[in-house]
Amino acid sequence: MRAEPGRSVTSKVLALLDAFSPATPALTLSELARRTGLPLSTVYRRAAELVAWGALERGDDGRYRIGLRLWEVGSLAPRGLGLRELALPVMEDLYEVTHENVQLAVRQDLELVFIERIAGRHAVPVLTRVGGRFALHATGVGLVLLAHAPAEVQEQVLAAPLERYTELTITDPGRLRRCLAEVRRVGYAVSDRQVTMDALSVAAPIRVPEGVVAAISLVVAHDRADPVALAPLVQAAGRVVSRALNSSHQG
Amino acid sequence: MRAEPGRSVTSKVLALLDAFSPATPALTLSELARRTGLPLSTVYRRAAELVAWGALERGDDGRYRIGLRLWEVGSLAPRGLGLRELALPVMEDLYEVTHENVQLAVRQDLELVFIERIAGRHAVPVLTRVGGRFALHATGVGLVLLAHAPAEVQEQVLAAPLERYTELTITDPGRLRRCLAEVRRVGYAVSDRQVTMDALSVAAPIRVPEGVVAAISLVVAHDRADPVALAPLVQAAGRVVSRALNSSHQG
DNA sequence: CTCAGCCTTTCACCCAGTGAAAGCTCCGGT
DNA sequence: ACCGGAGCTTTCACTGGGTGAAAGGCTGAG
Repeated sequence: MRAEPGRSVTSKVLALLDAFSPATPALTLSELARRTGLPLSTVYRRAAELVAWGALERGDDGRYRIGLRLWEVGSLAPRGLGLRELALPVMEDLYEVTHENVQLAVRQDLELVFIERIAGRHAVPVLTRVGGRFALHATGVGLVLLAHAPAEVQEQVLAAPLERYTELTITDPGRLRRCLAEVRRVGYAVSDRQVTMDALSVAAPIRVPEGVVAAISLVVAHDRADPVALAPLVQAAGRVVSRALNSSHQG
Repeated sequence: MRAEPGRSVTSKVLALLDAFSPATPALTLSELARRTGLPLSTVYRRAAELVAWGALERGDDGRYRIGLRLWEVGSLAPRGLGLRELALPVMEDLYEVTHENVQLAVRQDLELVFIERIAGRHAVPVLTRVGGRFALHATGVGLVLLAHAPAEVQEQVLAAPLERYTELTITDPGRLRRCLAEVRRVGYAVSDRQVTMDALSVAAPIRVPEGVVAAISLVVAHDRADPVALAPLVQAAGRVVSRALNSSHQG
């Protein structure tokens, strides 16, 4: 048969990678075809090439999974492992002082991506996953990243419906706008039970000369927390990472 | 001009990703073209598509870098972050007991890839990088992974020249073969100054029913070390991770 | 000013990629 | 054993997405 007016080959390859998610890390050939909307034979050939390179791996069960080679390449992302390497020692210090959850995130488009997490054994359990995404308007890190994002990004987030996670989540654009102004003024953000009813987070920005590139936060049980006491700790950690970032950039 | 008999589009896309390495995490368009051997215009178009998707990012300096989107997808690799999530708590325990470097690695073809590392502040500095590769015949984790690799893999490694890192590196195939047998017999590996003259590592396997999928190790200063005393600790950690792996597989 | 280096766009050509369909393999049911 | 179904692999004639040389921009150095 003749080739229908189609998408570019590259977009098909990337669509295959897109099909994988934390909820579905292993897919059969037919599932891949269904998710991408591509013919089975096309998926078969593209997937075979990706397996040969190592971007995908094929298990004994015949399912495709993301391959280690892709993890290797992905680990070269400056905002991924690069940032993590600099921030991890600081995060460990923060953990030793508080024994609470410590998180590191960056903004990607209109969401945030968690880069690293130290999960305190005896701290409140967090549902986030390293490599996972989340909305910007609820978490502490999200509020910090949004407050220092370009005006255009802020407007886009404020224009869209703000998902409600708990009864305390800010869903009113006007209130969110005032909250962001306050975050910029005081230099840190507090998200009190705005994601789950048992947790509170305090977040501070990580800066380079061009602006805020990441945020670091403590997530604690809401009834055990004194945000005002924690804020200086988190801010100090943010400043230490900022300094490390700037010197690594220049040097 | 007419299209020359060329490589597949997918292979060109993957060649672009291959061009990036820890030593060269940021490349200009011309550098990419030089490294891949592809014409400038081809690289330009493929790179533009990758940027649009987020696999690459383009800095203010015009250079291309690995994008956060690729890091996100890569983080779904079961042998990458998946393994890491299970092993990290155990690695932290091992660190708390010893305050030495703790490493986690898997085998990829004829090399090993470091999945995670806890770098002890006051421990001997290690030169490895998370996401980095290394030969199988020198490090503790490498010896464990090689000792339990398929016979075919072992033969390929033994057939190739064994690179020498220090005067104690095993470069004789016969000696390496006997060393691997010993590793299998005792259930752990010791690499004494076989990578650098100041460090010694003790490594133990992480098993699933199908075989050994990863290795965990302690790296300590060689003059402060008692391998025989450390081995049970590392082996115990390996067993704990093995158990976690197996239960997560089934459940 | 010119030159050199690098990035971007154009354009006519054509081969890598396409997708329906046939073939294959492995199950589980009868 | 036989059949039917589900999923994977391969074939084949056709074609549009990809190609790369070359021209056009854009900087910054000399």
